[in-house]
Amino acid sequence: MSISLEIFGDRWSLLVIRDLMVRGYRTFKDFQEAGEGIASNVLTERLRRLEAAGIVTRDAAKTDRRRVNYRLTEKGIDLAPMLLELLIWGARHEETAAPCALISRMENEREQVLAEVRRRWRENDPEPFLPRFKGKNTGPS
Amino acid sequence: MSISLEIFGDRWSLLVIRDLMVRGYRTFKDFQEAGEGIASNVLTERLRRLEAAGIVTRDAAKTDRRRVNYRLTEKGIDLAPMLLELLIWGARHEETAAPCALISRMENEREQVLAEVRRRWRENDPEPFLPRFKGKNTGPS
DNA sequence: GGATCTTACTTGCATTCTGCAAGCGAGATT
DNA sequence: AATCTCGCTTGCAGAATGCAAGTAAGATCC
Repeated sequence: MSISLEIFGDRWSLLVIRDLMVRGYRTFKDFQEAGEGIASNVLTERLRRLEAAGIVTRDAAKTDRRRVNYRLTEKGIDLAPMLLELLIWGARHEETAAPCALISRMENEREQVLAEVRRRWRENDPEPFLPRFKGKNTGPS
Repeated sequence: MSISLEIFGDRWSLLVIRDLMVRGYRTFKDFQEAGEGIASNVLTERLRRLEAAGIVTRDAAKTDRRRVNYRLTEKGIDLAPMLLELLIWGARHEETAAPCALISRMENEREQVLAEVRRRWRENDPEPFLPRFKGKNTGPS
């Protein structure tokens, strides 16, 4: 566990992973504009670290070659159960902007939710799992 | 999720919570000697933060009043599923000292393991859930 | 095809956080 | 009474972070 925490035991890494997983974020700019305000140099460093740890991959987009697409590896998508539990915990114990219906679905249909997230990843489904909703800016999790 | 990460999104907090949960750690000294080497000032600050967030409580021991016993609140023990998933992930994707048998038990008997951890917490069972074993120093997670 | 815009970063710098060693006061032990 | 233990503080050097500005390569527009 301490090894894991050396990789993503900080304020930002898990947020980046979450955004890759359930929002449709792909590019540097997506993360930068995500609203929670990560500094660009820190974002660069985190993405490099996650890449070095084998959690994300980066490749240049075919259509626009200055654009870099980040994507979770299988090791990365395997963090889904953990993130789901973290989300459920946060929803139960802290104030969140997430709709209650969504939360209880997450709790009751844990396995289906995980299967769906994984399916979208596997099939490269570009549709974000989570819709944007209007709690301030950060979304549900 | 970003709220949660503000509380324990750092290198140490989750390790402290884990040690409270599955090793039998109670006191400042226990954590300090845990082998991963957290600095005492940082430990102080983390324990205060966790207390402020309602995840741990502190109370002076009756027998020795300079000793402070830290204990998880219900909010704290509710992190067990998340920590378990993190542990499973780490065991699957990183090198760990944890015995494979223990890991596969965690995966296959998820619910029982969680119930047992929670039972020990509720009944104040002092017996650590995890035995110490000899992989370097940090233990299984 | 040159000017302009976008994207993914770098760079510089001030502020904050962290790690380490030492110290300290209240309470326990001898 | 002297000493030891426990849970912290304190001081300080070095690392990490946040912020603003800059830059190079690639795309877009007229």
